[in-house]
Amino acid sequence: MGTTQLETVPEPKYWHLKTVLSDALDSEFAVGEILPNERDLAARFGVARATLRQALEQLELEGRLQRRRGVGTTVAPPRVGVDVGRAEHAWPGAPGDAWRTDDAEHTAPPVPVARLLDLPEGSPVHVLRRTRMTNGQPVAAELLYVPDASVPGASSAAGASGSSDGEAAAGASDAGAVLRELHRLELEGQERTVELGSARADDARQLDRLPGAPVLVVTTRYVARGRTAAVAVSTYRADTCRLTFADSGAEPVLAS
Amino acid sequence: MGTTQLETVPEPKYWHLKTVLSDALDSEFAVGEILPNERDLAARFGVARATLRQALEQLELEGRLQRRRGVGTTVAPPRVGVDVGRAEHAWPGAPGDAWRTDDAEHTAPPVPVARLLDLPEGSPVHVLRRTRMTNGQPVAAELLYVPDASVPGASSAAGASGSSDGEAAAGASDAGAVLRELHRLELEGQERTVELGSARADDARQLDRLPGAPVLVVTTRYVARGRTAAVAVSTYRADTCRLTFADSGAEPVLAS
DNA sequence: TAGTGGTCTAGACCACTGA
DNA sequence: CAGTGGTCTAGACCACTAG
Repeated sequence: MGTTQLETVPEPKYWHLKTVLSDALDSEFAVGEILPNERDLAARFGVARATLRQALEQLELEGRLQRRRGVGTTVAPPRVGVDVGRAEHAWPGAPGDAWRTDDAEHTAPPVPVARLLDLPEGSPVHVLRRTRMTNGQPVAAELLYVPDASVPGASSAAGASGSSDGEAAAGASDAGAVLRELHRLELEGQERTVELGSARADDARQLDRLPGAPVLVVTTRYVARGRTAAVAVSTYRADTCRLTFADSGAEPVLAS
Repeated sequence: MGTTQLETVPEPKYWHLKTVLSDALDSEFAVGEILPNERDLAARFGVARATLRQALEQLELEGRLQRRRGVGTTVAPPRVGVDVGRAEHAWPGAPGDAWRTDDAEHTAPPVPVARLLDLPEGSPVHVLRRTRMTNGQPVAAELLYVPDASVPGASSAAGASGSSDGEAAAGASDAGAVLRELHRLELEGQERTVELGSARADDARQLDRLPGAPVLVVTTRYVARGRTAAVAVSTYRADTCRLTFADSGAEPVLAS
């Protein structure tokens, strides 16, 4: 008797369904084309809608499908390659970077970030919210944490839950000051991690997705003067993005 | 009237549930501790099991929980940081790398890989299956594709679906020859991408997970003599892994 | 064998989109 | 407004693990 057993277990329906659909997408559908609705598809395959949805969810996770409430399910374009690991030690906000600053405040960062910055919990820092756009679509949301010590020239008055309106404008101008001050430091190195997460409510809004959508969380630690000068937590849409890390000595080919 | 509207929409039950559970995990549970079973938990929160499972799935996706069929749900340890972006241009299989070669064969790669290697579809290449272990647990499965042109000294006879048994042993020895030959080339650069995927059946077995489990797929292109000398497709368990990309000039801090 | 998580069903209602 | 995907229910059975 063979030892491998070669799948005595029955393949789950949703798994088989996913394979069938995946093949159909390759052969019979064009990018952007809309699929039949979930109730019809379920009936066509003779399964409950929940089972069909399990297959669709997997395909969406793999970036093959795009589903929008009230609209329908469409065939997704190939994932776009977004360059992480910016060219040769560049500060965020340096000319030519792909990010747009939305607003800024001066509050206490989450505990893990405070630890990375080597600050006691509760210490306020500059927090810049930024967005990365590609082809007119938002692909990433970022929170950039800059301790006061890294940007002594930037006033820390803005965003202190002021009395009147116009915080957005005040925050934006403050953001410019923070970035300018940051660029005066010499960037010695950076360290990155990538992990899977699910979008918080605010990030989801920013990324035009539902809360809980799968995201790739990139944490960057910027090092200057031997210390951690800033920390960025970037949240990329996992369904549409392929992160690329270019290395010197190789002109990019994988970048979409 | 406030313009922000501040969540008129009712928060979905599973989302609220996830928040409650997440807080409970932080405050009332220790790593490794087992939670009550799903039926009890659902009853305790007054929701259907499917709804509870939606919350648990999210928490598992975020690496907070670990669920095993027939056993139960336990509190997961923090994700382990695994170093990708091996120190300064090292070939796979170089002394000190964290991978173990399982077997090797000589077959045609999938179409996207063939394109990366600039080979016509169907051309056979050396395919090495490797596993990366951390703390005795498999964290990644890899398929390393090496075209014959990169390793002229390695015979391409092994794995040709030979007549008798013992392919594993023959494949393993062949793998050694392929890696040795590869190391004779001067590595000029490498390029990487990271994206979200779901585990294929074989990878899932290798990673001790169920098929479809979320994984981080790292594609590495090795460049030598101005051409793509090899391509590696590495599949990391997304629930347990945090990929770290160390950069020169910064001693690692994020690496767990 | 008892208990766990994994799969599946057939409904229902809701939130959102666009005509 | 009709039609879509998103949420939720209350069951059922199965595959797996461990005592």
